[in-house]
Amino acid sequence: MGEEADAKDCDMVAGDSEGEEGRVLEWEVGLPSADDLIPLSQSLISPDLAYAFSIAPEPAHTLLDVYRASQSTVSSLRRHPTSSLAVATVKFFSPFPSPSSVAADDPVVLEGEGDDAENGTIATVAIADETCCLPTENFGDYHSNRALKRPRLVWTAQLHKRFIDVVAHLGIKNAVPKTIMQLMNVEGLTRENVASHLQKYRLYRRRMEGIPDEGSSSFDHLPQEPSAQMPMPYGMPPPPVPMPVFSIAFHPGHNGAMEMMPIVNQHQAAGAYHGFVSPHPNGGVIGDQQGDWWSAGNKSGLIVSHPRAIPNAKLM
DNA sequence: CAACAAATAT
DNA sequence: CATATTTGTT
Repeated sequence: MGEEADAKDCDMVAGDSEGEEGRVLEWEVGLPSADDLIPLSQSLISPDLAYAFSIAPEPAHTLLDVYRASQSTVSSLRRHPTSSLAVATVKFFSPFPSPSSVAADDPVVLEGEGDDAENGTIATVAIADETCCLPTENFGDYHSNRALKRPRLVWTAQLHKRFIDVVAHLGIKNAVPKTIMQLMNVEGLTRENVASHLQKYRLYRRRMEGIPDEGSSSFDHLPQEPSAQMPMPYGMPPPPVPMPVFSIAFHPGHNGAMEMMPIVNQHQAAGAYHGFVSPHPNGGVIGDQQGDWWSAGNKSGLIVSHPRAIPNAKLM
């Protein structure tokens, strides 16, 4: 009921179009692909190591850092207009709204406005939807302060993997939102986020039950009981350090503003794992496209987690 | 209050 | 569509 009337307008992208997104492909030649880069937000040392040596949590590099980096790049480009191309491109890079607000570290991938996959583009990260620009303040204290609406959480393959792992290790019985959230130990992840995801996950599994489906050879059975013997997925004592998350890449927008998008791995996973696909609802052998859970994140063994086989599977 | 499931909203 | 939020129940 309340409803703020936040304008949803403020669209920076108005009729503009194509132009191949304004990317300067020449600049990308020889550079490692986004997939090969270590996300800015990812610490170079393992959480354990950091913990062991009492290394500061290190806020991690995120939007602000990227912003600064892009700023210096832009300025140096301005100084050395090596080519008209560069100059032309620089115009594209208009600094964005308010860097200061971007600061902070947002651990998870957030979604702003789906630019849509049509373009082959990925979900854009939102820094704030508010007036399409950055929120004027906040981002730093989501947790502590109330009433600020956080951007939508995007369940990336990694996040999902983590979710699955935790749920698997907890056992169906103990896999409740709160616990899962705690064990996942992802900064910014709320109980609601998990609850919502869990609900969907359960629905997904229900549909799946009874349909072993030949194709899926994988494991997707969860132990019924808390695996007491099983080691915890992410560090027995929950490491104080948040899990490595995604990085964000800037993308010259259509009209000058920068768009940001999560760097994803692999070609497939455009942004998130994309989900709970139902098995053939009835007899319709529709081209089983399972762009779901495991398929999206599994393949690209990105971060952590060893695909440990989960013994024992007893559906309810 | 927390968990759940189902509906509903964005 | 994927998530979030609401609602009613346990």
